[in-house]
Amino acid sequence: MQRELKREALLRAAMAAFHRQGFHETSLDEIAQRLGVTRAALYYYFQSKNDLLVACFERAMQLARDSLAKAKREGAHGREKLILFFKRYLAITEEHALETEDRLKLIEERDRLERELRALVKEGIRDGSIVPCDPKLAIFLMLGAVNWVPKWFSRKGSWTNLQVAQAAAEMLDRMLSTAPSANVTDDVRKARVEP
Amino acid sequence: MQRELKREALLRAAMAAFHRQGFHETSLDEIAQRLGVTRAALYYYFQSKNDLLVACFERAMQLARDSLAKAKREGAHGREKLILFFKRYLAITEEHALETEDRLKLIEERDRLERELRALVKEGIRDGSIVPCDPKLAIFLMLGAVNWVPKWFSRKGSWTNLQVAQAAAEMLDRMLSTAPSANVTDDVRKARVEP
Amino acid sequence: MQRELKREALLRAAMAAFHRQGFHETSLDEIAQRLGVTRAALYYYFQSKNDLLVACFERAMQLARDSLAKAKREGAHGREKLILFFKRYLAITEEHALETEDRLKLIEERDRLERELRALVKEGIRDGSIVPCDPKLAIFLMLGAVNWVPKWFSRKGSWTNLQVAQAAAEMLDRMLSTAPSANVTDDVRKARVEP
Amino acid sequence: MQRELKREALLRAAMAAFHRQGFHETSLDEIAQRLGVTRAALYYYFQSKNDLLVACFERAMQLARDSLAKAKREGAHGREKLILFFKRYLAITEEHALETEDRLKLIEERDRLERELRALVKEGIRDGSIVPCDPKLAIFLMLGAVNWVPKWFSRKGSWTNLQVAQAAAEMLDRMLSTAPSANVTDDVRKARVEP
DNA sequence: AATGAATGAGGGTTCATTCAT
DNA sequence: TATGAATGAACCCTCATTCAT
Repeated sequence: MQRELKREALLRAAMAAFHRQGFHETSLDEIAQRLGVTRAALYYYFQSKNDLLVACFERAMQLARDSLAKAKREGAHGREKLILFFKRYLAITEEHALETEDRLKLIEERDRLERELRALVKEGIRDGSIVPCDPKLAIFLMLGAVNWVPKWFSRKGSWTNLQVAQAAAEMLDRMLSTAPSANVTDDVRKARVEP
Repeated sequence: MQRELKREALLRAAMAAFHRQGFHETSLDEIAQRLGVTRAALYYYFQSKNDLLVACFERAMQLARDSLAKAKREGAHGREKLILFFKRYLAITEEHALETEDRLKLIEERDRLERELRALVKEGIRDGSIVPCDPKLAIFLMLGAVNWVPKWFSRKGSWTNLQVAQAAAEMLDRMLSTAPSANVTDDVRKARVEP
Repeated sequence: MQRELKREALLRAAMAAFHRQGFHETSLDEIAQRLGVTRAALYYYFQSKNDLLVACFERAMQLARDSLAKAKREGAHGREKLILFFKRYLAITEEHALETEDRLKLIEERDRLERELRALVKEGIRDGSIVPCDPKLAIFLMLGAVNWVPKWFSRKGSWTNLQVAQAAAEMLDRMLSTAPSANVTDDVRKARVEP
Repeated sequence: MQRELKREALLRAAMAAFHRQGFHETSLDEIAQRLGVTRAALYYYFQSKNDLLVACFERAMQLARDSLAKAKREGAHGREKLILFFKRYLAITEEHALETEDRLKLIEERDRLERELRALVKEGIRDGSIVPCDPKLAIFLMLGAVNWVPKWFSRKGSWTNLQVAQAAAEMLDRMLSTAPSANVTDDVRKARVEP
């Protein structure tokens, strides 16, 4: 059980580092030093740097799947489900540099996730909650936006992660919504009398 | 002048490679081989790999500034100017991995650009074309989305770059627009970018 | 006594592995796993990998000495004694990679064995059973031939170890024998080794 | 042309080192230092340590083939051809540790050589110059003996390589010969009156 | 008697960089 | 203007070894 804890800590450190700097830019030394151990100690928990990346990716996927499941349960309509998902989704890994064998499995998994997300967009378009658009592009834009944000709001900002997530979700919501956005737009529309 | 031409070719090759694979994943050998010269020849044109990256970044910034200037001249209101800019912006560089000295200069420059973009958001909010929101976050989201897209639509897709740009612009526009969805799209559609 | 048994098993596993793959190519992990224990457990029985090698070598030497003693008792003349020895000799160890201190002791021991073998050659030359030749070279050739054989007849061949030993002994015998080929073989064939 | 010379020197140093210590026991540092260069410099001439080994093996094979061709031209009968070959053959490489792809090619080549040698044994048996025996075993014994010798007569001994080769060839010859060996046996047979 | 966990040294490899030519 | 040759630092990884438990 001691071991699982350390492995977990290592995994978290690796996810953070890979996310911050990218896979190739992160040396095992960095990760090891952050945990106060030697580079070689990592090999007690992971067989290679690549395996570590795979584990990070799998963890991220698992978190994403969980978020998605919960969002699908709690959202009222397509758009809401989608936005709920994005509000939870924050972990990212680098899908670069995976060795071909692992790469295929992970790409497959990632594609499955994207397919589900696109399905939500279609559902939203059908039920009238989402504006007509290309689902693939919509998802890419949102993923890009979401993946990008933490690079800027890492710790320096005065915002909490929750505040960032909330505000970002509102904007992405507006990007898709057919309704005048509930939160802020209403007030605004009134303020905007003549063009 | 012969030299300028070669240097220009080198810069373009580097931008393409860095953009495609990232800075650390691109070896000077790759760039050199694509130009049919030796690795060592590059040092006749650039003092280091890092200098090459700096040059790439400066070039990207210059392209961005030009796009911005044109967009400001041609857009009718804040939102339109912004969207026009994004429709032109496509070059990306890696802001990672810069050595500290250069890094500061470039970060400063990038910040100046972002400040201007944020100013446009504020202008849009004032003139009623953009929904009230946090300008910083809005810009990050849009940059993220825009920076992410080319990773997916590289070559496989059947869309042209222009089509992608058009569709993406519409969605980002909707994210900010105070106008009802339908109209918005029309506004943007008129503000075409020549190929 | 439990301990001795385990130590013996370990030694045997090490001899087999070193013999099969060489000293440097065999990791302690391999040996440990074959015995179903941890790498660290080996250190309860041997102080170091090098000590393990020394023990292997000593065991091989002991086996060789026993073979030699028996051969000297049972052989009728010099050549026969020699050939009898070779028919028994099969264990090999790596004399490489010994640390200097141990190396000297082992080389000394190996030299003693070789001296005795050379003495047998001289005896054979004197008693007329062995053709005049350089004893040192003769022994090296025979050792080389014998050490080499198991690399080829490992498991694939249809021959049993005994058959190989028999046939090889005949040929080596002929290399030294003063008698016409036909007779020689008969002499040796009678001097059987029990399985 | 300068390059070919250096590459040749490197190859020779590698052959010597691999032959002396084995492949795994030889570090690239050792080879590099013997040539007065850095480890990294080797990669200018060979793509990997494994490639270096492959080159060594190919060179050894080429030398063996040349020796064989000459021996077949010059020898009068099967046995003589064979013995002539062994008198020339001295270069050895480690066939261990080749990566599977290269390994197959080289094993194939080595097998071809062995097949030819075995054919000579058969020819000798047919023409009556070689005593009836298993050709495969005979070749293995001779290869083993020959491969082993240089480990002992490296430089310390007072014998020249030529003297060693001459004496070893005589002994191996006797191992196969149907005739009372010309060189020494004749005198011997006379000396040996009563058993 | 044996294990889990960690270490440190060393090895192969890549790559930006330099310099004489 | 460009190349051939070489370097040194950094990286990933393996493995014998240690030590508390």
